[in-house]
Amino acid sequence: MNISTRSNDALVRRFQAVAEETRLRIVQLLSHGERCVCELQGDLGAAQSRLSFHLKKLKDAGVVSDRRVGRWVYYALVPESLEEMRSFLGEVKPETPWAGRMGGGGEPCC
Amino acid sequence: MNISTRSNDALVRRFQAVAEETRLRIVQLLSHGERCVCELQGDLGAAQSRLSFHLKKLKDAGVVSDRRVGRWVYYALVPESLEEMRSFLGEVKPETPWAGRMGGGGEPCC
DNA sequence: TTGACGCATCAACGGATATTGATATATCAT
DNA sequence: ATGATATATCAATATCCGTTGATGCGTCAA
Repeated sequence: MNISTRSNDALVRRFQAVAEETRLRIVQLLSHGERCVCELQGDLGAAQSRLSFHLKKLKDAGVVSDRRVGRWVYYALVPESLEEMRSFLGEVKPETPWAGRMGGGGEPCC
Repeated sequence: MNISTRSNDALVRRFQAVAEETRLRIVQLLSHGERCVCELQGDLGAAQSRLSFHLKKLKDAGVVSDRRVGRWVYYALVPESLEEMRSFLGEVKPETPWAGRMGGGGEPCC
C-alpha cells in the first residue's frame, strides 16, 4: 500500500451499513422518526432475529442510535452520520492533489 | 416479504459499490477528473487485476463510466448516480406513510 | 508480423456476511 | 414468584465478496 492509506474506515462502514436492502429500508422508515423494533418488524415483515442483526450493524456503524424505554428499544437515525456520507458524495475531497488533465488531447498517461 | 418490497435495487448496488475502501478511494481520485487504469494503479498501489475487479463493480453499479482511447481506458464519475445517493441520504422518502409519533409520551407500540 | 503494453477475465481460495432457529436476558403484569 | 413480552445473542449454514496469479484480447510500435 501507499501513503494516503489513511483509511476512511468509519465512512466505509457507514456506506456498508446502508448498502443492503433491509437496512436501506430501515433507514427509510426511520426518516420519519424513531421506531421500536416490533414496529419495524411489522413494517418489514422480517424475522426478529434478522432485524436485530441488521439494527446492530447500523448501530455499530453509527448510522442509528438506540434508546431503551421499558421493554422496548427505540431506534433513530443519527443525522450527523448521514450528513457525513452526503458531504463525501458531494465534495469528494482529494487525497493526493495533481494538475487537472489538459484539454481533451490524446496524450498517453503512463 | 411485504408490500413495498419494490426493491431499491439500483440504489443498494450503488451504495455497495462505494462501501469498500479501495473503491471509495477510486471515487475520491476520480472526483478530480477522469483517470486511466494505469494512473489509478500508481495512485493506489493496487495490483492490476484487483483494480480491474473494483472498477467493474463501480461500473456495473453505474457509479463510473469508461471510455477507451487507444490502449487506455479512462474512467470517470457519473454525477447523476452520486446525486441519487446524496438525495436519498438527504430526503429519505417514505414508502408507507404513517402519523408521526405523538409527543414524547411513553405509550406502548405493539 | 512480432513483440510489448494496457486492460479484462477466469479459477481457486479464504474470509466476511446474511439467514434461521434456539436460547438468553431484561422488563413488565398478575 | 410466575409467566408473558420485547429484544439480543449464539451456533450452524449458505452465500457472497475480495485477492492473487494466470491467461486472453485488443492496440500500438518497430
